[in-house]
Amino acid sequence: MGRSPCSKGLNKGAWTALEDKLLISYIQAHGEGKWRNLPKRAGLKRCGKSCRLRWLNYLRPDIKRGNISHDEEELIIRLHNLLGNRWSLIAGRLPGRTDNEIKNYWNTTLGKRAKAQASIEAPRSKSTHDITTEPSSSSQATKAKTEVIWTQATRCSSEVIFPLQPHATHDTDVINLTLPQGPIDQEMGDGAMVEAHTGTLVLDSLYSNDASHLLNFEFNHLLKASDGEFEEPFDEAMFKDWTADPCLNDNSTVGLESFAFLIDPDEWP
DNA sequence: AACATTGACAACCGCCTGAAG
DNA sequence: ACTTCAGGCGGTTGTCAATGT
Repeated sequence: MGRSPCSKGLNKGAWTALEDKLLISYIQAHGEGKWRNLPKRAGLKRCGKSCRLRWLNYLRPDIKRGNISHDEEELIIRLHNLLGNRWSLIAGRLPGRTDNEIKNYWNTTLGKRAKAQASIEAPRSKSTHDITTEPSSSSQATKAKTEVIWTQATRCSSEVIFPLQPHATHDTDVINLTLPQGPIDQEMGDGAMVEAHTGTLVLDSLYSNDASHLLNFEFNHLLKASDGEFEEPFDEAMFKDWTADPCLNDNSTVGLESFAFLIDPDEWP
């Protein structure tokens, strides 16, 4: 089963200007898709997969080339906090940027910076709010306290690990969450304010990541910790078209900051 | 000037998913 | 229900330019 490998007399390595030209003119004339037959039709000695990659990552006209701005960088960091190594999802929120570009940027720049930052803040990051995309290389003790949550995205090769009792050991946590049914206060200590700078984006991203399960999971823990009654407050529809929901638009009482703890663990209390 | 190291990024590889037959 | 295949994804490698010694 599977596809025939890209080999046998086909070109590999860097693309030449002529190959690029052939690919561009073919796609301009016939459109994208049918990658398997494309090389033969376009007169290229490449496998279809290679053509697709070259087009998507380099030749596409809407690709934004050049340095990644500070804003884009911040967005990548936040989205990575939320989504992990889901580069295509992250790229989908950065117009003109490709998943490959973002992945490379993370691996060469942001990832190292994040690691360095983490080692500096090691004692603080021992907080029970740790969220990580690293495969569980943690100790037995840590494993005993954590649970792996698999999101329902189309593909997931990363793990998001939540502490099983994130709040029980914290006596300084408060998360105020106003839901469609009315305000619910989880009073667990002193407050900690967080911000959601890009609320639209966040909610949109949460939907594409099927975040209702994630939020319900987190919410469940909050209520359990305070002997509250659990009723799943988040559903898919909330994120599908949040602007249409009177409970989730700008004029409502829902604070977008309520969601921020999911995208910026550094700001978690 | 010559060599070694590092950083950036293009490209490849293997695997997975979903659609079609 | 099962197989096949195209398309897509994330991880990894290869290459080359810039920088350091």
